[in-house]
Amino acid sequence: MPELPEVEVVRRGLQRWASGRRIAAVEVLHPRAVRRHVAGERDFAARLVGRVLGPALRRGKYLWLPLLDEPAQDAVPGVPAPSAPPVPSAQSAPLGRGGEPPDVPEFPCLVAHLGMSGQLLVQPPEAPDETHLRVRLSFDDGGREVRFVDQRTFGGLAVEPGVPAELPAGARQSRAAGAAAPNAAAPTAVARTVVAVPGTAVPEHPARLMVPRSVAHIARDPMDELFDDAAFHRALRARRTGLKRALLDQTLISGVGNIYADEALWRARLHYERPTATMTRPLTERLLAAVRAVMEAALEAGGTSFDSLYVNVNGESGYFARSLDAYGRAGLPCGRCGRAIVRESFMNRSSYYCPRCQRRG
DNA sequence: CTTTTCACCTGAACGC
DNA sequence: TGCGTTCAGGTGAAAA
Repeated sequence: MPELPEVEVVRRGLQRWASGRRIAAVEVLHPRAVRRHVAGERDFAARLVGRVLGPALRRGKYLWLPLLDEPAQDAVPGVPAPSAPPVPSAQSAPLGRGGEPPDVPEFPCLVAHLGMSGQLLVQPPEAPDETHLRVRLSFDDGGREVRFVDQRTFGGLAVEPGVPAELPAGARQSRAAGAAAPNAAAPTAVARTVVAVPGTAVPEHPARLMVPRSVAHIARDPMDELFDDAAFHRALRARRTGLKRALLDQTLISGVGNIYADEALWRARLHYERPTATMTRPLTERLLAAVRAVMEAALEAGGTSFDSLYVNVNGESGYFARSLDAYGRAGLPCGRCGRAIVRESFMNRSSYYCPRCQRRG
């Protein structure tokens, strides 16, 4: 299943191949794939046709592309629509209430979640339909289509309004303290760039300050440069639960799934059921460093997945045989100490850990 | 409000 | 061989 690094690979592929193109037609082949678009599949298609896809953005495992330009029926006849909405000026933008994020233009967004088995493929129009093809986006340039393929249909697409992204208190405060103009040099949310791939970076765009409504409650992911380590630590301490439950809690930290949680805990030598209230700041930093190391290693390798269902945005198999240290290794020796890795049932899932290296503390 | 549980889905793997 | 059962996983609604 796609983990955060794979989703980032997909994001880069969309940035490279889909961003900036105008949608000409939308075909929904399976209504369940757009079930999160509450207004229905016809409305889903209507809100996309004629719009231009903006930058490809990501938080955790959610992907979205702001929709630029007005719908065709709203465009002024004879006047070509601008390629991007105007950026609001600091003078004309109404000031938000105290502590509110700076005013930013609103964009509807095409939101995607790959779920367990979703793929976003960029395919020539003449390519035969995939077995589990759910949604097809075609473009007015007649070029490659974007296809959403999903076997288990846990994932899906939707069009949703964007809402201003909440900024970490520190970022907001520091900006507000020294900034005369509220909109001046607003901090932007960008994925930490691990490997620079030309043409795939998140470009400067006002829509970068937005998140789709259904993503607003999701915490920033550990690869986000605005992820607040100190706030995460405080939230951990306030919880009355185990470490792995907290890692899987999307409101604390996003983008960490069952597999990478086990891998990160193994790296950090922490027990998955260690009470979060016993965490110290150095331990939290060790844990976050481990999460990031696991994700960065996967990203550098082009996205890892050992599930053949995963195919990257270009339609090529993006997975490689990454050697996992803990997950799926029940009975096999720990790479550090040689003790057999143990599997335990947990939250209707499996947890793998080394009983020698990973003590409860 | 916080924390836990369950449903969603389908194909691979397994058991009889 | 064939058929039934179990498992996997992220997410969010529902329950506790």
